[in-house]
Amino acid sequence: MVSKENPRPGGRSARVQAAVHHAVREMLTGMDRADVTIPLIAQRANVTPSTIYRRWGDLQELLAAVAASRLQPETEPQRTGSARTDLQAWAEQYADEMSSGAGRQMIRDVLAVSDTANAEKCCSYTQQQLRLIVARAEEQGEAFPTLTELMDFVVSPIMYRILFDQVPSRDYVRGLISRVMPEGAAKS
Amino acid sequence: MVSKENPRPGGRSARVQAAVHHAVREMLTGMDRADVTIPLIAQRANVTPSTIYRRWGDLQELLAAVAASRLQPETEPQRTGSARTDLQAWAEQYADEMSSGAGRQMIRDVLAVSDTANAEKCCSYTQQQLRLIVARAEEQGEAFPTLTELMDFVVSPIMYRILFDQVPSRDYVRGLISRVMPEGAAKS
DNA sequence: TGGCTAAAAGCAAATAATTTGCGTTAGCGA
DNA sequence: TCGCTAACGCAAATTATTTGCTTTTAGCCA
Repeated sequence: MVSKENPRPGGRSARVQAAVHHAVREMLTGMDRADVTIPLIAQRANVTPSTIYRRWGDLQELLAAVAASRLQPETEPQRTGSARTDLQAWAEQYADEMSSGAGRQMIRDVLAVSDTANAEKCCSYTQQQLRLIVARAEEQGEAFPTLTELMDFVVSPIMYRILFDQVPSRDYVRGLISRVMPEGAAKS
Repeated sequence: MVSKENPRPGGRSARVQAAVHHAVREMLTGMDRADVTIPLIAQRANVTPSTIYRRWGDLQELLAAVAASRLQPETEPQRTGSARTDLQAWAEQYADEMSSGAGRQMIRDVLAVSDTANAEKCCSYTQQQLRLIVARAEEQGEAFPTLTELMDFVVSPIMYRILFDQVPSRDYVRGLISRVMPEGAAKS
């Protein structure tokens, strides 16, 4: 299956998408967000505005698509010796990236549109990363929370704070992890 | 202090705000969201579009303001006999309301704008409700989680799932509550 | 009470964004 | 190589947004 978001590579459609995404990323870093308009993006990407309108619908949906693709992790979680410390390092980085101005904005962009596909994509990216850490723990016979527990009690509180409240501190993230680790390992 | 969002009651400014909010609420329940435009809202509210543009900026900000005001709870959490069951009833209702199409949309509207004031308002509404339940538990000497624990391990996971994943089921919400209750009372 | 003032609303012209119909092109499969 | 179709370009028509200026209104003080 070749979806609109992942066109056959090399084709014209793919080139247009790449040019538009690239133009958006450039413009988001370097000018006031309110000045980013579809006609401007089109100009930078060397396409006509109507191409963008027909393909993405409106600015929000385009921004959501770009944000989702930027939220995809490029590397797997760093190895630090134990699954526990892997988790801690991963969570701290996750919180940092998502709390930054750019990160918050990308999340908001993803959530702003009514199409839930992009948001679900982000969620599954996170789960993929965590699954890797869980698998490492299993390999080494390390007692570890389940994926669901990690999503509910580490990822969710971090994300809630970023979206609705104050950005989470490093200590806060550590506290969440201590809370969710199996009893025997509850102390850092 | 009389802010733009809470003008002196009875004045012209307040009448305009009420008319516009009312028009928005009406239009959101009864027509396709994509057809809700500022010129149309202005017409229904009997004001000129420029009034809305000057006061709210754009459609997203207006929708965010309306959504935040609709997310304010009207009543305090129902009394069901114990703080534990109060919490359960409250959480189930919260999850239901927020998972509904209208609820999800209101949350998205609130999060879509870069001004975080509305999102923080929603968070504080939730905290106010939970504080009442925590206070009831204290009055009766019932062992109970702290407000922070409730926000982190009940509210956050529910909200994360609504925004990024599948809507939470009733059993899921009950599970969260069991997990967060003090050990002695962990069994329902 | 009766003006005075500043904030907010109305109006309309100018600008900018969005939609749409139609012709063109590039890439894919036969 | 030769269509065929999906996607793009172009431009006109529509619609939304901005803006300068005028008018109204509520609050305030003499």
